[in-house]
Formats: sequence, structure tokens, C-alpha cells
Amino acid sequence: MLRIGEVAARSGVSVRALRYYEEQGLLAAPRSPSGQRRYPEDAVDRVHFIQLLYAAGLTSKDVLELLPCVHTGTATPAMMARLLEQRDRIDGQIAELTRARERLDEVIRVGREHVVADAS
Amino acid sequence: MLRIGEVAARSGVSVRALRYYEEQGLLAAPRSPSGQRRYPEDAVDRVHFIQLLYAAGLTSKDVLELLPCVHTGTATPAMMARLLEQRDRIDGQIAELTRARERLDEVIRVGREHVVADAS
DNA sequence: CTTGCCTCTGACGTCAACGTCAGGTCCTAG
DNA sequence: CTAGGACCTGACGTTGACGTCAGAGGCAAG
Repeated sequence: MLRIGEVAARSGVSVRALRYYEEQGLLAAPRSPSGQRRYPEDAVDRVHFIQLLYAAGLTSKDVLELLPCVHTGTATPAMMARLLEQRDRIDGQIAELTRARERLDEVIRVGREHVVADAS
Repeated sequence: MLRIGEVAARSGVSVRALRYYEEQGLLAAPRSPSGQRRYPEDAVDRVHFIQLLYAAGLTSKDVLELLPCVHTGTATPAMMARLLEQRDRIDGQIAELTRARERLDEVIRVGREHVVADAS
């Protein structure tokens, strides 16, 4: 059983973030007799997964809706719909990022041919 | 010369957003004698570009630093560095999104085999 | 026993990109 | 010339994922 600081260090997020995750219902935190949080070992992996979904643009509410399905391996039709919806949204986001990347590349190519001195 | 509402309608952003862009120095807005904003036709394209960069995770400050280079076609070494930095950041973001997408796909595949009834 | 670090619970602060509201001006169709 | 939509400038409100601070308790070492 890990203490909160240990989980934070291993997963690369802040202690505050872990308490926030618990508050949002994303990460259960069993307590020691004195009331301190004691996390199972796999909490670190769960945190990584949560972070991945955050980075993909999901909100805490979105994550909360998908987590049961993720951890149990079963899904209701409504959950499946949400999963597909999120996947499509991510696909769209990747497409948008790709377009932005191409535009930036274009600017970079043109810029290389017209480099001027710094304005200091 | 377009009025602000017209630009908003054509570019798909709000009037408030356009005023915000001006406030941030991202989009110049010449004024009519009575003080109303009159935009040149290409303002719509500029707004689209700004939106694209926002969607790619850049802040107003980031956009402000890159815009001169974009519109003049010339870049200082410092600007080139920022351009490359942003491009790399976007690449990283695409990679992260791709990982998230793969994980979600995995969940979807497993979920398909274990669909249960709705709870309620 | 005490020092010092970790942890606890509130609860207010932050930051970005706007939303929204108030009170006043502009302008164009009828 | 007037009604009503579009526009103006402040200025406060919003949202999400935490940061940060205050005050108090827990815990292993010496």
C-alpha cells in the first residue's frame, strides 16, 4: 500500500491532483486507521491512464463515465456510444492538429528562405 | 470592408472573440469615422488561422509571437526557433492523442464482447 | 520526547478564452 | 423621424484542473 506522496512521485502528478481525482470519483483511496490515503500498487497505472485521457481532451466527467467500462471490461450500450463518440472526437482532433502542423511547416519552409536579423 | 458581425458570421467565431483578438494584438481592426471596426476581406482567413493555432494548443501569446512571421514571410532566428518548438510540441501532442486513441480502441474491442444491459 | 517530514481538511487563488450584462451610440429601412 | 437591430466600451462571470496557504494531526528516527 502506497502513501499519496509515493504515488505522486511514481506517476509524475502532484499530491493535489491525486486528491482532486478522488474528489471527482476517478481514483478510490482507501484510508489507514488514522485517515491517511493508502493506494494499491496499480493506482500508478490508473493515474497514467487518467492523464492520457486528460491529454486527449476529456473532462473529469467524461473520464468518470468511461472508467467503469475500462476497469470491468464490460460496457452498456450507452457506454459504447460514449466510447465511440470520444474516439471520433480524438480522430477529429488529430486531423486538426495535423492541419496545423502542415501550415506551420509551410511557414517554416518559407521562413527559412527569408531569415532576417533579430530585432534585439 | 466588413463589419464585425459579418466577420463573425463568415468565420464562425463570436463577436466577443474578435474583440478579444484585437485586444490581444492578433487582429488589427481599423475604425470607421464613427469608431466602428471595419475589417478587410482577408480578416476571415486570419481568424481561421488563429483558430487553427488555438486548436493546436497555442496561447494568444504564442500566436502573437508567430503571426508577424506568418504574414510577412520572413523570420528572425528567434522566431524560427519558436516555430520549430511549436511544431515539435504539436508532433508530441499528436503522438499522445494517437496513444489515447489506441487505448480507447482497445477498450472498445474488449467492450464489444461484453455488452451488458443498461443500468436503469 | 521532540524534531522534522508527510499527511489531513477546508478554502481561496489562478489562468485563458471568451460569455454576458449594462448603458449608451450608430445606422438604415420604412 | 423613429423603431430596432448592430455596434461601442467597460467590467464582472464562467469553467476546469489544479496551485497554494493555513492550521492541525500522524509517524519514524534519534
